[in-house]
Amino acid sequence: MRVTLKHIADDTGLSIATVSRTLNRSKRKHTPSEEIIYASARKLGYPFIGGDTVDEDQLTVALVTEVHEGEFYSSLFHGFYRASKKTASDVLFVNLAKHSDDPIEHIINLSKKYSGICLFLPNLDKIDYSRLKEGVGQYPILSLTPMKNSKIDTISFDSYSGGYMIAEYFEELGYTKFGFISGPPAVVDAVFRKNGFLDHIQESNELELVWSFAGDFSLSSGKAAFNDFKNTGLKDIAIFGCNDHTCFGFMKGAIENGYKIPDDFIIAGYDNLSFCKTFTPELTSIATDFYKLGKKAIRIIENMVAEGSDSLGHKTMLPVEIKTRSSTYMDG
Amino acid sequence: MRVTLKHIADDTGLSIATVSRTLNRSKRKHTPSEEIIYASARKLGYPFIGGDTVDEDQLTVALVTEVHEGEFYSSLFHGFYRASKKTASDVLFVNLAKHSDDPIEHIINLSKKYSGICLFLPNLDKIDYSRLKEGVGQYPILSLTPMKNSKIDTISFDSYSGGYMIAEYFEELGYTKFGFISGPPAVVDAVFRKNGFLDHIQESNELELVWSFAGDFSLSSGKAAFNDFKNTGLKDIAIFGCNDHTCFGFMKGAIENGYKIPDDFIIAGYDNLSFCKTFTPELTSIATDFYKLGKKAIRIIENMVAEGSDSLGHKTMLPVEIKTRSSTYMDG
DNA sequence: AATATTTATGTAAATATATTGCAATAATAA
DNA sequence: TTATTATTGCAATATATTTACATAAATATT
Repeated sequence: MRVTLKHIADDTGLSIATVSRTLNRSKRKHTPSEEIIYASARKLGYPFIGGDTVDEDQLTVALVTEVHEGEFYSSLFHGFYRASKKTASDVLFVNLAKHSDDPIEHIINLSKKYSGICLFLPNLDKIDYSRLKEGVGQYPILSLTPMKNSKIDTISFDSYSGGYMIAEYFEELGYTKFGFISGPPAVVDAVFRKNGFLDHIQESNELELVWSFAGDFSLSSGKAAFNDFKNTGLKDIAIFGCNDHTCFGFMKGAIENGYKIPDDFIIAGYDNLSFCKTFTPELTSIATDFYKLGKKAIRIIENMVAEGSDSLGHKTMLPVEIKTRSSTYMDG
Repeated sequence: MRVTLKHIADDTGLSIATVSRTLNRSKRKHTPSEEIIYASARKLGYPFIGGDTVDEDQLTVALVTEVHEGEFYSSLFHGFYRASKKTASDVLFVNLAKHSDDPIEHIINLSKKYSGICLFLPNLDKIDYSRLKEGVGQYPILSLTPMKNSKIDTISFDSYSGGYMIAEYFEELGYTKFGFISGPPAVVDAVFRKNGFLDHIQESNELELVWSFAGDFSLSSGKAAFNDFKNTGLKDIAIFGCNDHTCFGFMKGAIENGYKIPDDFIIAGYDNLSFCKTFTPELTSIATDFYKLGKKAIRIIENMVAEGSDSLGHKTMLPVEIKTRSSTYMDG
């Protein structure tokens, strides 16, 4: 049931007239009654009028995520934040916390409030996306996580090419024996990185995957990977770790065991975390540009709004870049 | 002026009755008219009724920040996110982006919507806080950045004790000659860390500050600090870098120059970034618990709401913890 | 193809909600 | 104490929303 002045009046014990006058005053007075009225209005969820004046042409895009730890989320938020400054649209960060009993329902409600929605929710499955699409109808919505056969448009980094690029780069450096540390198989992105890397190896007769290890994106799995690697006695191979953290763990283990990088092996990661430049040796990695992602995502939403067009499962892949550093250089 | 059904009717060319019926239907149909009406309602900012049903006892706390890059922000968000799961309150992350022409005005408007506000805006000055206090009146608002003589309550980490702790720890290890790399003087927190460290040195006759360098929290300023340090020819001293990044830069420079840590000097940082455990040697650092910060902040807001009490400049300091690692161990 | 049924919509009446003039009362100042 | 100002409730008015009813269009049925 909609909240009216009567509800607030009943709740506060004041008359409807007083509540009306209080809420409509342009300048607040902070009298006890006023404070009580405002508190009650907030509590009951009265739809405020004054609030922020809505600019007709100003779109508001909600970036919906579940916050976790790690540099990734600040990069994502910061990218969208910067992008919002360069576009006509405003970006709002929505956290899918408490409403987790039915996140889809919650997102559908959000669609009533915002001009468009960008989703970063890797845990949603195909059924969720279908329900969502069903629920929001013709509405500008975009997923930032790649999905096979998704009903809604997706925009993401070209992780496959990232993995492929690494293999090409290793080949250019003259390596033929490759090693690989995978990420969690449930993470679609990790699988793409892997496929890109392995596909390039298979395309060439000279190249060979001589070692691989099932990691989970963590520092410790990188260490575990090294212990496994050490036992093989392999040297002079080119290793691709599915993300930077894993590579750090691997390199840490290697250095503690007296290995020299890039002399004994070369290694490249994925994510281009700021620590890539901090670690010794500095880690070659695949860089993703979250500012570009944000800008592109916002532009797509803006176009959808302008054209009244629907999202229909289009996939946009943003190019990634390789940042070569001393973990793969044969410097003197 | 408040947005009514008439505005939407005029905008869409449909009748008020149709608009009313459409917006009140519990289940959406996604007919063309419906889509048009919803789009118009969003555009014009019609105060929705159905939306999310507000739970009377459920508070919504807004964490207001300006998003920047770096692990810090994800830690902050994640801490509050986890805390919200353990409390009755819901947390919402609000970004102070576009409205930067008058952020105070914007925050005042937010106070109409949310039960309480936590601010992390280190750039606000005393005048801003006064205006804010003036604007929101008796309202649960909390700053997460320490402020001298603030009109509103603050909750922050006990940075002074953090710096002090480091000095004590260095003393326990038997060091008497200390070095220090400062952070940006404008950052209040950095100054507290410094004061804590220096105060402990001054309290004792045996301890002496033999070297210091003006840094700016960045990796490169850490490297610059090392170059300065190298020229002094000092060895066997205990260095406190005002944040972890600076220490990483310093250590990186040192390792490249053939220094051994902790043999030639010991070093400790501040922030306990995840990379502290990744770097070799692992960096001793001061750990701050953002989950605790979030929980405490939410609890304070909840109490303010329950008691209808005002924030009056109370300061809450959360204890910090020292995490000792191999950058300060004299291991064999 | 003709007819019935459902659905979408507008008009206008009914209802609900919000605002405001006026008077009473409370708080404050002279 | 008295004058002035501010706050509040009542009731009248204005505005906004919903709904009964009628009509027309779309769809289904015969």
